[in-house]
Amino acid sequence: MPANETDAIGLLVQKLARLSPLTESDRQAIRSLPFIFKSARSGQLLVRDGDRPTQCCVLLSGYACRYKTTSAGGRQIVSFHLPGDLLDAQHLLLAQADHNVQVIAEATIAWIAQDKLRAVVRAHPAIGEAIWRDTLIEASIFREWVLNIGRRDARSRIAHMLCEFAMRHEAAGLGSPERFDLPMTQEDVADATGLTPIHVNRMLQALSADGVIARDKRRVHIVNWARMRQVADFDASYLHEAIAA
Amino acid sequence: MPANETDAIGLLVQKLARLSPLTESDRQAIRSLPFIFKSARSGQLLVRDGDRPTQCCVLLSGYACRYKTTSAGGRQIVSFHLPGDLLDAQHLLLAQADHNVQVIAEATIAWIAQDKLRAVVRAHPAIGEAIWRDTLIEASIFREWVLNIGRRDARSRIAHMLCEFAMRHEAAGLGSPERFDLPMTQEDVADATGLTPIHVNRMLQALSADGVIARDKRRVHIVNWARMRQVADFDASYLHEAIAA
DNA sequence: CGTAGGTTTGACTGATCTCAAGTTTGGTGG
DNA sequence: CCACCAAACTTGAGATCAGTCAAACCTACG
Repeated sequence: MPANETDAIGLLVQKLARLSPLTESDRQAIRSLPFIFKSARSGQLLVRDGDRPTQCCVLLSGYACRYKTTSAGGRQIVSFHLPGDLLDAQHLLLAQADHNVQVIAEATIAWIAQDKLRAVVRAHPAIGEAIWRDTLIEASIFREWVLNIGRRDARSRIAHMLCEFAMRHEAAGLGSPERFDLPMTQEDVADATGLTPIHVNRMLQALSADGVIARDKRRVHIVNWARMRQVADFDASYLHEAIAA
Repeated sequence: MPANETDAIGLLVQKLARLSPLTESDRQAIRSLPFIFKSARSGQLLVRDGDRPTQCCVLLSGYACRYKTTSAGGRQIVSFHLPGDLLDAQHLLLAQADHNVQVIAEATIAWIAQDKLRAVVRAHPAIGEAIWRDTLIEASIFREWVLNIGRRDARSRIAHMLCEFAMRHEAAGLGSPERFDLPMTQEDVADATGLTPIHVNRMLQALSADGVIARDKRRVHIVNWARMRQVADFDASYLHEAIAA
C-alpha cells in the first residue's frame, strides 16, 4: 500500500494525467475531492450485479476483478484490476451494474460520491476526457479477451493473460514485467480464460516444462519473453499505452 | 435504406437522444454537421486494424461487424452493428484502431470528420455524454460476450447471440424481435461465437428440432421466446435499454 | 497440530473440431 | 428463361482438446 493517502491519490492523478494532459488546476481538483479510504479483504464485493451505485471506487493497492455469472452458476472473470485503476467509472453514466466487482487480494479503496466526481468532470473537461479514454481502453481489453477466449487454445490463452498482467504490472509502476506474483488462484485464472482449474494447472506446467516461464508458488518468472509473446500471440497495442509514454 | 439523408441522420439523432436528453439546439447541431453519405458493399472495410482514422462513421442502413484476428489467421467477430450505430466513436479519443470494422450487408454510411464532431461535442456536452454512454453500453456487450464464449456451451451461445440480435433489431426500429433475417452467414455466426461453421449449422438444426426456433433460409422465427431465453440464458439488462424507454 | 483452501495427479468421457464429400442457393450472362 | 458458377449450407466419420470425477498432496494459518 502507498505510504499514505496523499501518495495514493497521487497514483490516480498520475494515471489520469497519462490518459489526458491535466493542468495543475485539474490535478488540484482531483486531490481536493473528499475521498474516503477503506481497506478491503480478499473476496469483498465492491459492486454487485444489479446494484445502482452512488459511489465511485478507485483501487489504490491490492487487486480486484470484475465477473459475471451464468444462471447455471458458471463464473466468468472479464477483467483484472491493478492499483491506480478506476473500478466503476461506468456508473457515472449507467444506472445499473451489469456485473460484480470483487477484491482478490487485500486492497485499499478510495470511495467518492458520484455527484462530487461528476461536478469535477463538468468543471474540468480534461478529467472527463481522461476517464472516458480509460473506459475506451477497458473496452479494447474486453475485445482482446473475446478474441483470446474465442480463438486461442488453452495454452495460448493462459500465456496471453500472463503477458497482459505483466505489462499492466509494469505500467502500474509495480516493477519489472519479467517477474511478478500472481494475486489470483488458478481457479481465478480458469474463470478468466474460460477453462477449468485442472486444465489451467496442466497448461502452467506445460509452459514451465517448455522453459517459457518458471514458477515458484504464485511467483511467475517469464524466462523467455520472445517465446512467450509467440506462444501467447501477444501484441500489446490493444492496451493503448503509446499515449502513456 | 431510409427514404433520404435527412431521415437517415434523424435516426442518429433519435438514438443519441435516447442515450441522453438532447435540447433542440443539440439536435440541430448534429443535423447541421457536414456528413458525407456513401454506400458500401458487403465485405468492405470501414476501419482497418492499425489505422489512425480521421473520419468517424455512422451506419445508416445495412449491417456491419467488428473483428480481430490471431496471427494464426483465426477470426473473431467482437460485435455486430445495426442501422443507427456509431461505428467508431472510440477513435475520437484513441489514435490507433485495434480491430477491423467491416460491412456485412449492403450498407449506407455517413462519414464525418473527427474534428468537426469533436467541436460539436465540446460545444454540446449532452452529445458527448450520449456518445460516451453509447461506448459504455458497447463495453457492457463485450463483457457479456466474454461470458457467453467463456462459459456457455455451443447451443446456448448461438441462442444468446440470436436473442441479442432480436432485441437490438427491435430497438433499432426494424420490427418485431420474433422474426428477422440474419444478415450474416453461418461462418460469421461461428466467428462471433468462437465455434466452427459446421458446429453452428448443427446447433441451429438442434434449436429447430427442439421447436425453439424455425428457419427458412436466413430468416429466423423465434417460436418459443420463453424456451429461447432459457436455452440462451438471456437477460437483456446488459443492453442497458431501460434508459431508452 | 489441525484444518481449509489451493494445487497436483490420474483415468476416463465427451463436446467440439477436422477433414472430406455432397447439396442447395443466388447471382450472372447468354 | 435457362445454364453455369461460386458461395453457402449440410452431412458423415473419425480425431482431439479440454472437461469431469475422484483422490492425494501441499501449505498457510489459526
